[in-house]
Amino acid sequence: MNIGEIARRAGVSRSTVSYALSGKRPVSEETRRKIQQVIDELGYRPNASARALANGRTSTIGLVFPPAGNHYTGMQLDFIGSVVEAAAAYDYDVLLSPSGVDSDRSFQRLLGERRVDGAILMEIRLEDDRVDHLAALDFPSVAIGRTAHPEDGWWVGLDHTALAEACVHHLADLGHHRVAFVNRPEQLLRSGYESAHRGLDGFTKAAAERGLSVRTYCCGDDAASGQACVERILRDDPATTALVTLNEAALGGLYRGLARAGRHVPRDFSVTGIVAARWAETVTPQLTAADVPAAEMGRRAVDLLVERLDHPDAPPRHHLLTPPISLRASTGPATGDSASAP
Amino acid sequence: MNIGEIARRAGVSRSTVSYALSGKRPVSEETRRKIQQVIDELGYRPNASARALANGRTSTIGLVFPPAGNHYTGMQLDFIGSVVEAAAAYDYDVLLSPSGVDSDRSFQRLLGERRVDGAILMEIRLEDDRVDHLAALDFPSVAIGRTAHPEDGWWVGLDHTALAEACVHHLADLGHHRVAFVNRPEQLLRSGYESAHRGLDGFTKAAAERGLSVRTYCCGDDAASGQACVERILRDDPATTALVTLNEAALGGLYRGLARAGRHVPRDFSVTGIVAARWAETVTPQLTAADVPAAEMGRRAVDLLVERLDHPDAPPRHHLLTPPISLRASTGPATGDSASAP
DNA sequence: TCGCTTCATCGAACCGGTTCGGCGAAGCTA
DNA sequence: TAGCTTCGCCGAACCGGTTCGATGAAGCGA
Repeated sequence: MNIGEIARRAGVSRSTVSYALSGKRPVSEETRRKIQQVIDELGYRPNASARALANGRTSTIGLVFPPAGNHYTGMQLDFIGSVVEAAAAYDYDVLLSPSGVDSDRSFQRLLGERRVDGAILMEIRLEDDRVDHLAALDFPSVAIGRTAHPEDGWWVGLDHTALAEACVHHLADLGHHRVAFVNRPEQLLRSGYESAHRGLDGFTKAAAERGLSVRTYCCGDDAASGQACVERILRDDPATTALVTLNEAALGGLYRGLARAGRHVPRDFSVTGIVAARWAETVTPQLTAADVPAAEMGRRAVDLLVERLDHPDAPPRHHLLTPPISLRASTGPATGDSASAP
Repeated sequence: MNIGEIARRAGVSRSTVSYALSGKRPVSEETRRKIQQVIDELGYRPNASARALANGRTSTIGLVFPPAGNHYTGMQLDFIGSVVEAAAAYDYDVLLSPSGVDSDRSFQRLLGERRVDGAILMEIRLEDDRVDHLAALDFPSVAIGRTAHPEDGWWVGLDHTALAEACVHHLADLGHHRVAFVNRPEQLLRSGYESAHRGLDGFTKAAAERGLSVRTYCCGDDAASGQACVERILRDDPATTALVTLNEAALGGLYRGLARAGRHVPRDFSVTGIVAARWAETVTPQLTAADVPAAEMGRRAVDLLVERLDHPDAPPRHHLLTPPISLRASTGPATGDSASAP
């Protein structure tokens, strides 16, 4: 069931079979038909390892995502799904690598052992040793997210700063003065996660511009943490009338906390943030939010990576996305009494 | 940067380097140290394709999951994450394959081109050509889910029948008489998805035993469909007081539909079903449900697959899980007036 | 001191493809 | 008909590992 066997049965040499399959040299119509017939009979498919060894390409791309220690969020699933699908369209397989840092085993397997032709990195940090490492090696890769120095890189990112600003302006326009920000877990913020940092920056900056009174919080990636976080927010400043979040997984808990505290959304309290549409639509009232276009980002990352693989000398490219805020039902005007509370 | 280069610099032959690395033949302590030193200096790692070609094992397992056409649910993410993690512990990589049927391209790549040593299948159907195909080929694989004829297979499954029965009994014990069942989309049911079928069977059987009046529905995997489904349920039989679902993605929509209809959960209406804990805790009130132990199932699937790979002649094994129902806050006694309504 | 075992290492073949240079037959021109 | 090109195919080398049989040196007993 290897190429030699096909050659024998078709009465030709191995190289002829190879050329008939790849089309890299002309083969007579008759020979080609004979070979194809044998192949169809035996259901032959060329061995991927042998092919990879011979031509140096594995037709596989690595998808580096964080280990499960940090809970997965729905967004990550959408990334994975769209990457796999887009890659399949280009005839690439996707190898999953649970990796936090460039020195860990999984990362070394991908690169050192040449299991993949290129890589897509998720969960980027502002200072990311994986990105730096790959850049130093000139290894074809694309980041989903951008570091603090994205100039010469290949990446597709979301403008979390602008989106958070847009959320703040939206709330300020509605008359809210006391607003809280619910971020991802503190551990992620401390380790420099891009979205957590840029989102926080945008929030802080816009809030200052609009003269809002704000508090910022970190919150675990689960419903219980979200509920606890709202309790803290209302204890710290009961006059708070709105919050902005980019913590998808805590969203349900945030809503629950508000309900428990007797705050009706959006009458007494407005909620908005940066959340994939699928999840924004799951809660009631549906969340007014900047929709994270996860599927599009995954697709674009693959497009960029394939371009880079096909043209090793192409100049770096990137996409910075700024989706609009989808007005749903979770924000409303600040009520007079809350807005004027101490 | 290949084994020959290492051998040259260490002043030994290629085979000696290979044996020093694999330990399959003794190598003197001194030579081993010298080789190791050269390897460390150069950061050498053996090429995975070459190794796979030589010894016939890729150290990769395939994870076959359905294409994104069907929306992904949170459960699938948990499967993927736990499979990747468990595989890493055994030094296996995971190759993702979006595949619906055994004849499609992606599936052929995995098997025909020998990209993987074994495979884990998700989203099993009662009559599943992929499972049959792999069994016929005696290809090492483990299914997450079980077909209609699971006798001689390797699989880890959830006893959806028993879980759905437990849900019904729970509701019946609380005095509910008119209960709806919210299934996965009709397309999935028609194509024979295991969970949809067995869940429905268990529901129907237990409902008959307890003499309940029931209706069953299919529902799209998203919030809007869930909401629409509840509207239909209440239109078809306004006296309905409870529902059982195994449609995780529709859950938020089901709650919204009930709220819109003025039914308070759990006072006026009870909701329960088969849902991963993480999602059951996201909604308010938190869902009383049989928690799908997705992470454990993924881990066990890998354990079984590795066992099968290590012992090609081992007899088939499987795990059928029946997690208990976690009592949370979404079910309560049927209220008198509803229960006695026409 | 000779023959036998043990130990460490080497060389060659092999895994299953791809690719390059060459070669014979057919076709064309002069 | 000799000489040249074109076409189609073949053989051999190569990719980078693993593995088997062989070999030489050291160690041992008689």
